[in-house]
Amino acid sequence: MRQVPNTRASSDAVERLDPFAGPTVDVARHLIGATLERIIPSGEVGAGSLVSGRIVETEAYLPYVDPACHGYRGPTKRSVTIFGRPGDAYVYLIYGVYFCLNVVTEPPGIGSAVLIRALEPLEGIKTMRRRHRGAPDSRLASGPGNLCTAMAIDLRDNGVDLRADPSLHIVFSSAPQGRIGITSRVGLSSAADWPLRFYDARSASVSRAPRTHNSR
DNA sequence: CCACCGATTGCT
DNA sequence: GCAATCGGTGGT
Repeated sequence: MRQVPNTRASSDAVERLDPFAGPTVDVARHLIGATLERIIPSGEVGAGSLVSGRIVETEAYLPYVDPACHGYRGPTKRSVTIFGRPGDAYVYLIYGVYFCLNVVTEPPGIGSAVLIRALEPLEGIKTMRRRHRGAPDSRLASGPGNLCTAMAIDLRDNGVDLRADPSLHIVFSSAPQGRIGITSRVGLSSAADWPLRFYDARSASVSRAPRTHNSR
């Protein structure tokens, strides 16, 4: 766990007006405790059902300086949406098997985001169980791939406006949060020791981090 | 064109 | 510990 470059570009005042517009690290921290709400699309198991969860784990992927961020090398066919407006969804396919949901941060054209890594299920738990056969409730939406499976999030959601989309959106919490833990990010080979993973220290739904991470 | 690899997960 | 499975990336 080492120093992280300061990439702060916007003021606290702006952030208060628009929680998606703050510096990426602040958005990652403030997303802990927010609610992700989803209406399962037609054609999917549980179509039409409302599912929601409390966000309990996030990771920041910084502008300009972060080689692990998909925006680092400029826009590609996969990563164009990370250069969109703050609050847009950036969804990509990982390992050819799972999807990851990110929230775009910073002004348009910058290319940074926050990865949503885990939810504590709130509404639609039965639907999530159906979509996620055999998993214990604490693991239904634990891990970035798992939560996308539970909520039927895929490439069709890439670029949607998470502030306002009726089918997939985020509601920030005004309630005070409990203790927020900070560790290095999971699964990276570059910038592996930057302390950019945030999690609700009291939640049982936080993903199990690999042995190699720098907790404590 | 080809080889390699990844912000993961679940099964052996 | 490792396979699954796809597309981005960089080299031939």
